Amino acid sequence: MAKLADVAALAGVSVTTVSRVINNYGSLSEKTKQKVHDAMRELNYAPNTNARSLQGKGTNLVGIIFPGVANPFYGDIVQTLENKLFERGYRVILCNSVNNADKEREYVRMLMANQVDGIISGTHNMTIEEYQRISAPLVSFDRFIADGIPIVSSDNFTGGQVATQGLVRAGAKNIWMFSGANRPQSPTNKRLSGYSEVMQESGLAEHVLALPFRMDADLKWAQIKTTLKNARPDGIFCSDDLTALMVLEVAKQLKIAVPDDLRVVGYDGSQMIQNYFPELATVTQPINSMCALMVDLLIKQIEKSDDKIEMNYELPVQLHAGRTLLG
Amino acid sequence: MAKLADVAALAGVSVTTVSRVINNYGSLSEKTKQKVHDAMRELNYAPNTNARSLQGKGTNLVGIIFPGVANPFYGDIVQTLENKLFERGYRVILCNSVNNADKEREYVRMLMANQVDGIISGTHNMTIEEYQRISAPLVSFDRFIADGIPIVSSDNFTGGQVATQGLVRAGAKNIWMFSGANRPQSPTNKRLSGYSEVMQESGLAEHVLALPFRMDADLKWAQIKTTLKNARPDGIFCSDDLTALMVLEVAKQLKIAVPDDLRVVGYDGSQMIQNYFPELATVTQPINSMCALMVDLLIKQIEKSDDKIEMNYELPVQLHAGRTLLG
DNA sequence: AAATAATTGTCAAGCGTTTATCAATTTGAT
DNA sequence: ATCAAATTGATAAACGCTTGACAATTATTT
Repeated sequence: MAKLADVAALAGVSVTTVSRVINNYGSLSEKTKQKVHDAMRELNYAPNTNARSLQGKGTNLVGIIFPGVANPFYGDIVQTLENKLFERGYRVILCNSVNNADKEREYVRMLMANQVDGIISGTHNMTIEEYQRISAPLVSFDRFIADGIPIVSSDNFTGGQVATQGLVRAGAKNIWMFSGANRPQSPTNKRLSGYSEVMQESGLAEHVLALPFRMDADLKWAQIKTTLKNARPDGIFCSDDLTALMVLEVAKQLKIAVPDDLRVVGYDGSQMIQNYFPELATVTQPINSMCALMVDLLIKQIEKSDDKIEMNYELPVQLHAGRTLLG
Repeated sequence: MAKLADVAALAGVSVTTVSRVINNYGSLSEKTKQKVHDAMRELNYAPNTNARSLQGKGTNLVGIIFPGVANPFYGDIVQTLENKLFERGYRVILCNSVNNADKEREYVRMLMANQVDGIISGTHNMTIEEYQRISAPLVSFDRFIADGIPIVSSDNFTGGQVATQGLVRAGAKNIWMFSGANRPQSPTNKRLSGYSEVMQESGLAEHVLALPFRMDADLKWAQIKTTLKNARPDGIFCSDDLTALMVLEVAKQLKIAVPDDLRVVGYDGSQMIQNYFPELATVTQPINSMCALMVDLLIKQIEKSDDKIEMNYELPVQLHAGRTLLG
């Protein structure tokens, strides 16, 4: 790679001058600016980020920690975050935590060692103290991480409500919730609360089947099958779309008619689901807005903006009433 | 962040000594090694990667350029690559090229500026000359990029053959291929060749509908619908699984019975599809092996191993004969 | 106790860039 | 032509770490 001195030599100016045009300080004539820019272009020069970082300039790197990008919902989020960060001049170091605390710890260490300017985290496997010790700006997706770290999420409680209300209004009585793992700070808990509230108001009995995020797919399939066969629910609210799709598949296998005998509502509404399964009723999270907000909050912190930052943003959800709910 | 000098102070040794234990050279007693390690742990120290990189040590960073991670197939690949690289001590800078040449160019610049140790690329939007000018080790997924750059792919031609053969054997006569964009170096071309060959051998007429990767989903839906209605195919080979799923959805809407009146075979076989749509017949690519190989080839180059590297690896595919093909 | 080997320290240069300081040169205005 | 202002250059220190050279200190052996 070409270095500063090479550019200076080619442009016939001093390194100081080149540095001045790059960092835009001191006084410079248009002519030399032009010469330097030409030289940079000709050499395809880009300043060594590592050297700049040593000088106290930022790295323009942001770490993104999510359970895993193979899941289309997280994939959608990560891609959207990456796009928005790219537009604002930041690059992304990808961390697939797989919900593994040690791996996450190692990631955070590494991100610090690489002097990232900030971190966006969609997991929460470490202790609060560990998060607090992180010096870089931080934004959390969907979960409480530690005091002072802003959280961006969709309105999970309302989401749980509208999904359940949809099922109730459609006439379902034996309504189950297939929830993710009910770990303490998990967003599914609020969805569950929304479900519970509506069920109680409607005088219906609650039934919950917990299907942890990382559960083996075959086991998950088996549990769903058993539940459909034995409990014969006529409405199911799944806390994510993939589970909802699996329910539909199992129902098809069992020849249970959807939506006549069983109505299904999912949660997430990633682009892929909307594109390829428009018939699936689901609670769509505003992925684009959430990502824009996360990026915004992070950059505000990085650039030490004076704008006041709230600690909790709950963005509104929408019920997409597909065929699996209303036919 | 703690720095070298802090560790040295805490351990009560010189910075040279600390550097010696980190980089493992010179002679050291067990006792001081221990002291230093303790101090590093206590301070949660990690050497500043940027400073090390300036010294000529690698960054342990690898750039991964793929069209976008919201697509579950690429998501699966990126996640698998990331996992394997993590195991080998490398971290990932994520680049969603969105098949945009300018963006890809900018990414490459940035990756060079960040001194990445290597790049794995699943796109090919720049010119051959531009790729050749990249000094970092490179591995390509599924496409020819430039001479001297190893390619890892699945056996696309055979994949096209077995999918088509499956449809022929199942008794389909009016067999269509729904292909991705037929850009020059695209992997779908070989799948198409495999399709063509089998169709010709079987004395059947070929029909191809091109549905570019980035086509708007509604438009894609419309085109599929029109084709199903007008041409009434009884067998469709889709060059990716998502398209196959959309075909199934459209067929359902049109009340076309699968597999009785229409048999469908996809391509890719990502984990998500296998888990959530086991009934979809598809040609599964060996994602895990491909990723392992890519990582291996990249690291061999980075570490200047003497092992000879081939330029073209075509890994075997498997026909997963799900219900949409055989019932 | 002396000789040798092993361990640790001190010092300095260097990686590519930034930035401050001061000096030199060019430009523009009168 | 003169003077101030604008532009450019030369130099050096700093960022955190690595590494070589060499000196100083310990430990081990005889």
